[in-house]
Amino acid sequence: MSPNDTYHHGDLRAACLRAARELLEEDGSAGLSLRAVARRAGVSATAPYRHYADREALVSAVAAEGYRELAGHLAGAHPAPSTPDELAAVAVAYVQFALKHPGLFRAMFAEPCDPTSEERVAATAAISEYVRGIVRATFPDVDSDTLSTTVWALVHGLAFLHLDGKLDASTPEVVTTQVTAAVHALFNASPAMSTTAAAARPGV
Amino acid sequence: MSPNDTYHHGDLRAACLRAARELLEEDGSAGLSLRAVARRAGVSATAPYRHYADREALVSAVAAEGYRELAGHLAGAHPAPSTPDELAAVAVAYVQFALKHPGLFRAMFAEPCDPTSEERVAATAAISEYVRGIVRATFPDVDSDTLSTTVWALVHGLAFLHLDGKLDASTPEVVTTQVTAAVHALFNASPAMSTTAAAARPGV
DNA sequence: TGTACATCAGTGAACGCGCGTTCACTGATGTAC
DNA sequence: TGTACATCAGTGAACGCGCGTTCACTGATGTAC
Repeated sequence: MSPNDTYHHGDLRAACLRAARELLEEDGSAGLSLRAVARRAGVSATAPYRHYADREALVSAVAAEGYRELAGHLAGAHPAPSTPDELAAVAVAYVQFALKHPGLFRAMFAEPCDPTSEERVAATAAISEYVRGIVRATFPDVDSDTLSTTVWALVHGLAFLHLDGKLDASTPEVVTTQVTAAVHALFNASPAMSTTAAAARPGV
Repeated sequence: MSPNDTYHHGDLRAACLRAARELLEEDGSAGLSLRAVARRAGVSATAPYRHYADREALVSAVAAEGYRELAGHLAGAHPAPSTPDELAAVAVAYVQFALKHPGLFRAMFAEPCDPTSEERVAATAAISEYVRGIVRATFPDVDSDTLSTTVWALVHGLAFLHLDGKLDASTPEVVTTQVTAAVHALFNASPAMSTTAAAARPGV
């Protein structure tokens, strides 16, 4: 692939990230070892140390990448949601992302943020702010702190319960239906009337 | 402790469970090894094999015990909730349990149920049914499938976001406040009026 | 354009470790007579 | 009550493994002149 395949790899940093994610999806967090990453990247066991201080640093980098991708995936579902239906579409995208990358998603949330990885902390804060922004846009008159916490928790819980086999995740369709129904249940409105729900209950 | 402390342990099975849970809380899932369990129980490395077929069997037993305790803890919060306020109290208990036993809680949900462990599968189903029953009692006229999924996901999501440091969990009080607020947001009613919410919106 | 040299990105041997699991074993317990 | 014996619940040595990390090293690259 690279001009010279022998000594210098070309972009080992990115290759490690890719290998780490593959391992995460194949064997879960336990399968993610620096040695396995090196093996998969076709490189000696110690080569990754040129790019990552230790295993923890690699895991943090993977998680941070996951956060960035999740943010992109959500934005892809709808660039600027401002109705309950649009918000529900973003919720579906969140759960879909978790189901598509279960190993990555677990790694992102499996532990409290490593406080020494500012890359990771920033990524978490960005997601949190993003959710808050959507909720504010959708329900401008509502206490957005409480409601955005509620929305995030609901969607996050749906993601994990599906991931862990606690809810039926056999087809993408059934997942979409469940997530949409749950989000609409939160807004206490049927899908048909949901776009007017915010206006109908301005003082909540 | 036991009559004779030397050869026969007395109740190594229970001691392994206890040791496993301690290790889980101290070092997380990675710290839970059969050898470490044996060490902590003061027994040779292979003694646990008399009681557990392998590591996976021990983990499943721990998870199943966790489910039973969680069920007990929820029932302790309110034996038969039938109002939004009572349901919120159970929700708070759920999150409290997660925060009090983070390692255990993660082990319970970290993977899909081992389908070969009927003890574990049954425990999961019991929790699921329990939530459904509460929701049915609280909102008799509502589509209980959707709403109970929504409630469980919301509470489960709150538990994990607190656990993972994504929401403020610095004091039990702030957690209680957040969880109560989120549950009431789901029922779209302020705490004061929540006990009448079900009756007020019978047709949802 | 050619050469000297610093720097960068790899190698590979080696360390010590803890792990799951097997095996043949042995000490303690309990039961039948 | 005493004894023979089956069974149960431990032991401890040993296996092979993969891990994270260190170290001194070397090949490739790029830059200054």
